[in-house]
Amino acid sequence: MPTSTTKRDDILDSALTLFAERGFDATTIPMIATDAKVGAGTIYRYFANKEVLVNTLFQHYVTLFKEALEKDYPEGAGIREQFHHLFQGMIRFTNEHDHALYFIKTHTSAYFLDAESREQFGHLLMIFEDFFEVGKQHGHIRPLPSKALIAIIFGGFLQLYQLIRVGELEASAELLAGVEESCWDAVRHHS
Amino acid sequence: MPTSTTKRDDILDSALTLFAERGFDATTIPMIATDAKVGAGTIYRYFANKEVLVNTLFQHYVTLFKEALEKDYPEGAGIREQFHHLFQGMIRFTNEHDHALYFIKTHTSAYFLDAESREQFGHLLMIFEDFFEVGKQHGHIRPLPSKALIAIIFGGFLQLYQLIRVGELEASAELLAGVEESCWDAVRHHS
Amino acid sequence: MPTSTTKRDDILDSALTLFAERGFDATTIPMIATDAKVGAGTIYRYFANKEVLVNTLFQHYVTLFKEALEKDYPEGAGIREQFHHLFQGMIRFTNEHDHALYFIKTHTSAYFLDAESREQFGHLLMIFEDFFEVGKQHGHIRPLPSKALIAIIFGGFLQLYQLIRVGELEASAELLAGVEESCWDAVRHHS
Amino acid sequence: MPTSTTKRDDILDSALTLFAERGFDATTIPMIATDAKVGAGTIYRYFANKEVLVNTLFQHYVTLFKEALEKDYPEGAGIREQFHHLFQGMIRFTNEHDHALYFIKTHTSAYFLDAESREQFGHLLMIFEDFFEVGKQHGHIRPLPSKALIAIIFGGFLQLYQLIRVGELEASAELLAGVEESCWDAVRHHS
DNA sequence: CATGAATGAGATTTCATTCAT
DNA sequence: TATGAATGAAATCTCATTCAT
Repeated sequence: MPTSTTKRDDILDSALTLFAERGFDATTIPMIATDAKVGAGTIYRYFANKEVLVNTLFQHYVTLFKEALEKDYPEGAGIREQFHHLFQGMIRFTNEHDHALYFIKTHTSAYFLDAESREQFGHLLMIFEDFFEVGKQHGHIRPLPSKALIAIIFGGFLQLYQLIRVGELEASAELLAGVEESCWDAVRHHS
Repeated sequence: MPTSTTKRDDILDSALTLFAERGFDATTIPMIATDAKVGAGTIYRYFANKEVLVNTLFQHYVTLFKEALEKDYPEGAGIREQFHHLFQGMIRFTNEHDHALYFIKTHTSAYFLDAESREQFGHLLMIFEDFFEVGKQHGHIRPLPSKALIAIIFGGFLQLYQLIRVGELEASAELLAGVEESCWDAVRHHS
Repeated sequence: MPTSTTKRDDILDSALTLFAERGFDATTIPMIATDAKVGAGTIYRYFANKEVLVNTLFQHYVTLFKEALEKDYPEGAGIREQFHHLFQGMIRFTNEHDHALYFIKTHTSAYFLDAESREQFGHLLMIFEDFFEVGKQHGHIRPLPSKALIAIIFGGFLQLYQLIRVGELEASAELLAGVEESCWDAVRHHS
Repeated sequence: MPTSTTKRDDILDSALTLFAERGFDATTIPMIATDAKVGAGTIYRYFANKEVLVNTLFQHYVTLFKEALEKDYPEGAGIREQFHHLFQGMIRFTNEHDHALYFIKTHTSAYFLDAESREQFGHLLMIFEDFFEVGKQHGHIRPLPSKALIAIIFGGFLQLYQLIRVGELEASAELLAGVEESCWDAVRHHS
C-alpha cells in the first residue's frame, strides 16, 4: 500500500518541517528520525550525511518552485497579469508545500550550501530578474536594481507567510489579494 | 586605561557578528572567545550561559532600535514624514550597528528566546503597529492588518540589507531613497 | 551448474582477502558481501556472525596448511631434506592460497580467536616443534627453544612474503632457494 | 609535580599499548581515554582525530628507533660488530619501549598511515639497507636482496619478541645471544 | 578577574545483525 | 534460499561549561 520510496520521502518531509522551524544547526538527526518514524541509521541509507540531506532538500524545492512559476507563464500577457501569475505561484506553492518557501529563504545564504544549490537558487532568481528587467525597459517597473525589487517582494511575502504559519494571520483570499496589490504597488512604476 | 566593561562589550560585539553571519546554533563559544580575544571562560563571567548571552544581545539591540525610532519622532507631522522618520531610523540604525537588525530578524522566532526578549520585541513592533493603525484610521494607509504591513516593510527592508551586507548591492543614497519610496507605495492607501 | 556451496566459498574467499589486506576489524560485512557478490544477509545464512566467520576461516586454512606440511613428509630422510620439505610446503601453500598464511600470522594472537582456533594453531606449531626437538637431540639444530626457532623461520618467511605480495620483491626460484638456505643457516647447528 | 605534558604523554602511552595489543581498529577512543585516565574529549585537544594520533605515535617511535640505532654506530668496526650494534639496538629499544617495535611492525602497511609516516619508516629501513648493501659488496653478507634480508631479521626478531611479551619465552641474556647468532648466520655469507 | 585545559553529555556517523519479501 | 532495507547500539567527534591556576 505505501509507496515504494515512502521512507526517503518521510525523511525529507520531516527534515523540511524541522529545518524550517528550528534551522539546520538546531535540528538533530535523531529529531528527524523520530519525526519520520524511522531509525536514525536509515537516514544515512538515503543521504550520505546531514549536509547532503539539506542540499538535496534545498535543490528539490527550489526546482519545484521554479517549475511552478514557469508553468503556464502568460508570455504574451500584460505585465500586471504576469505579476499576478508569479504572485499566485508563490501562494499556491506555499499552500502545497507548507514550509518549503520559508525553508528556502532562511537557508539561502547558509554556509553549508554547495555549488549546485547556489546555482539552482540563481536560476530561480533569474525568473524574477527577467520579469523585472523587461518591465523596467518598458517603463512599467520602478527603476531600481532588480535584486532590490526581488528582495522587497520576496522578503515581504515570506515574512508575511511566517505570520500565517505561526497563526498570527489567516490566509484569506481577501488578505492575499490585498498583499498582492501592496507588493505590486511596491514594484510598479508610478507615473 | 581600558574601561572595565571593555571585555563584556567585545564579547557582545563578536557574538553579534557571528550570530548574524552563522546563526546561534552554528556559532560556538570558542569562536566568540577567539573573535573577542578573550578566554572562553571569561564569557561565563559576564553571561551565565550561551542562551543568556543571546537573549541579552537580542534585548539590547531591540531596545536600542526602539529608542532610535522613538527619538525625535515627529508626532505632529504628516504621515509621509513620520514614515520617512521610521525608514531613516532603520537605515541609520543599520549603519551604526552593522549586523544588529539582521541578527534581530533572523532570530525573531528562535526557540531559545525567553519571555523578556519576546516582550521587548513586541514593544518594538508596537511602534510600527501604532503608526499603521492611526494611518489606517485616517485613510492614509492601506486597509490591511498592521502585522501584514509590518511584515512587508520589515521583510523587504532586511532582505535588501542582506544584499548590501553581502556586497551585491551598494547602499547609495539614491538606492535607499528609491527603496523608501517603494516601501511607502507598498503600504500607503492609493486613492 | 554452480555447486551448492559456491556462495559459502565465495564468502570465505572474499573474507580471506579482505582480512589479510585490512585486518578483521577494518573489514565490514558489507565489504565482504560486495566482494563476494552476495547479499549481506546471505553471509549470516552460512556463518552465525562475524567472529564465527573469522574463526572458521582461520581453522580452515590452519588445517589446510598443516595437511600440506604433513603430506608426503619424508619421515626417514635426512634433516636437511625434511627442512626442505617444510619450507617447500610453506611456499607451495602460499602460492596456492594467496593470502592465507599472511592472514594466519596477522591474526594469530587476535582477541577474537576461540579455543578451537587456538588449539588448531597449536597443532600446526607442533609439526615444527617436533621437527626442531628431534633435530636438537641429534645435534643438527641450534640449541635454542623450539618456539624461538619457529618464530625466526615463520616471522622471517612471512615478512618476506608480504614484500612479495606487495610487489617489492619477485618470487623467483632463485630468491626462494636463497631464502631457504638463509633460514636453514639460521636454525641449523654450526659446528 | 607531574610533568607539564603529562596528559598528552599518558594518551600516547595508552594508545601505544592498546594499538600494539589489539590493533588500531579494535581500539576505541574511550578505551584509550580510560586507560590514560583522561576524558575522551581530552584526546581531541591533543590530536585532531584517531588517525592523527596513530600517525603521531608511529612517527615518534620510528624516529626514536632510528636514533637508537644510529647512536654510537661503530662506523669503522668490523661487520660482525656492526651487526651486533644493530641487534643490541633492537633489544635495548624493545626493552625501553615495551610495545613500540611490535606496534611499528604490525602497523607498517596499514591503510591509515600518511605519507610522512611511510617516509619516516623508509628512513628506518635505510639503515639496515645500507648495512646489508655494504656487507654484500665486501662479500660478508649473503647475496640476497637487502629487503629480503631485512624481512628475515626483522620478521624473526619481532615474532620472537611477541613470544617474550606474551610470556612464552623469557628474555635471558643467553637466549638473546643465541638468537643474535642465529640471525647473523641467516644473513652472513657462508664460504 | 581572566584564562584555557579538561570534561562528559550529546551530536554525527558507522555497521553488525535482523527480517520481510 | 537469498536479499538488502532497516535498525539501534556503539563508535567517532564536538562543544558548552567548569575549575584550578
